[in-house]
Amino acid sequence: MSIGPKQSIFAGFASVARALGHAHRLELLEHLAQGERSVETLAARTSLSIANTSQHLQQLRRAGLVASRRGGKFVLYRLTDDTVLVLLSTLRQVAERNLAEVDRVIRGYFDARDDMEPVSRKELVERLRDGLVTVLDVRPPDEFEMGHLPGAINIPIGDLKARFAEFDPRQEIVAYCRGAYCVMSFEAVAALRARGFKVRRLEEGFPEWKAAGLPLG
Amino acid sequence: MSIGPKQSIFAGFASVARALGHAHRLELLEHLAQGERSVETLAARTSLSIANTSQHLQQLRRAGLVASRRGGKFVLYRLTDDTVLVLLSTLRQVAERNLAEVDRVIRGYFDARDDMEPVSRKELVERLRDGLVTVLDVRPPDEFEMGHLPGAINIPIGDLKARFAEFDPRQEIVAYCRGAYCVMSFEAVAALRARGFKVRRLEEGFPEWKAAGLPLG
DNA sequence: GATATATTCAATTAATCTATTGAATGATGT
DNA sequence: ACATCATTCAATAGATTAATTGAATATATC
Repeated sequence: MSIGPKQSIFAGFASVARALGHAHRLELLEHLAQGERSVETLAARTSLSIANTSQHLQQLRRAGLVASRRGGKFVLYRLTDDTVLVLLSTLRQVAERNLAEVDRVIRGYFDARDDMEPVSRKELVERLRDGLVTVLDVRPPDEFEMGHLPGAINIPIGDLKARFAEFDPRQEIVAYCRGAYCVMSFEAVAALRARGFKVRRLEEGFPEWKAAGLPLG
Repeated sequence: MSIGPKQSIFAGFASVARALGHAHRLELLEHLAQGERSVETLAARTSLSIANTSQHLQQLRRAGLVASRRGGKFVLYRLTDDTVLVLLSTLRQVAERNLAEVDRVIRGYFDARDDMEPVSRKELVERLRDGLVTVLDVRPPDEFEMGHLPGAINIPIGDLKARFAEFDPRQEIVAYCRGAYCVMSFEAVAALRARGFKVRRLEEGFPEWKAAGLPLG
C-alpha cells in the first residue's frame, strides 16, 4: 500500500537533507554560491575526481539544490535559488551551537586566528558610505570577477605578504571570503594583525552579501 | 593524515543534515516541536517500535537536534532550541519550491483540500485583538495542554462533525495544527467549508507561533 | 568523419544506514 | 531483593551510499 501524503512530504524533505549530508557536497555548494561553475573547475577546486564530482552534483540536482545548463562543451552548475543559501546558513548555525566537535574546531582553529566579532553587513554598508574602510577580498581572482563588494581590492591569500604596502595603516580593513568558515579570511586577518594593521572579518561571505540585495562592485 | 579545519567543519554540518535525512526522524521532530515527549509516547504517535524510535532519537541527539532528561522512569526528549525549527522550516521551503514530487503531493492532496492562502501570524494577532475570529486547534488534547494559541478551542479532528454547533456561523474560523502540512487542519478546513463555515488555516503551526514570541493561551 | 575534450553512466567494492530481535540497564514500587 | 516498566544497547541482515574505473555520450574543432 502507498504511504500517506504526510509521509510523502517528509520523504521529500528528507531527500533534500540527505543531499546535504556529505562534506564534499557542502563544499561544492560553497563554491557554487560564488557563482556558476563547470564540473572540471569544481573538481579542481575541491580536489575530487571529475567522475566523483559529477556524481555528487547529480545528487544535488535531484534534490533541487542546484541546476545546470549546457554552455558549449561545458555543463555549468549553479545554486537553484537563494533559499539554498539560507538553508546552508541555518544548518551552520545549528551545528555551531549544538555540536561539541564543531565548537572544538571553531575554538581550536578559527577563533585562535580571529576571535573578534565579525563586522555585520549593515555596519559595513555604513562604513562604505563614510569611505573610511578598506575592503579586502581574499578569494581567487576568478571568483572576484564573478562578483564582489563595492570598492573591494582583490588580494588572494598567497600574495598578501608581498602586497602589504598597498594598505593604508590609518584605515581599518574588513576582509571577506566565500563564507563564514573560509580559511583564507582567517589567515589574512592573522597575517595583517601580526603586521600591525587594524583588521576584522565580515560576517559570512560574498554570497550572503549578494543575497541580501546589497550593492555590488 | 588528519583533514583540515574546513573539512572538519563541513563534516560536522553534514552530520546534522544526515540526521534530518529520514522521514521518521522528521516526523519525530514535528512531534517534539509541540513539546517534550517520552520515547513510548513518540513511538505510539509515529507507529514505530520503541527500539526503532529510541535509535532515531539517539541519532537526533548526537546531531544536537534534540536533548533529553530523565523524568522518573521516563526519558523525556525535546528540541534543543528554536534554531531547529528554523532549520526544519527552511528545509521545507527548499523542498516545496524545488522538488517536483513534493509539489505533486502538495497540489494533489493539500491544495485539493485547501488552496487558499493561509492566514499569517501577524494578521491573526490583529484579528484576535479585534475579537472577531474563532481560533480552532485540531491537535490531540495532550498537545493542546502543552500550549496553544490564546482563545483557541480544542476540537480534535475526529470529534469535529459532532461539534459543528459550537461554531458561530457569523465569525470566520482560523484552524491550526502541528505544522504546515499537518493533515488534520486541512481535513478540518475541508469539512467546515463543506458545511458552509468561513474558515482558513494559519500559516505553519503552533511551534512557529510560540517561537515567534507571540502570546499563548 | 575523425579526434579531442568534458561529462555522465554503469558496474563493482567497501562503508554506512535502517529495522528487528533479544539482552542489558535504569527507575519505581512492593 | 525482586518484579515490572521504560529505555538503550549490541548483533544481524538487508538496503543504501560513496569512490573508483572504464565505457558511453555530447560538443567543438579540423
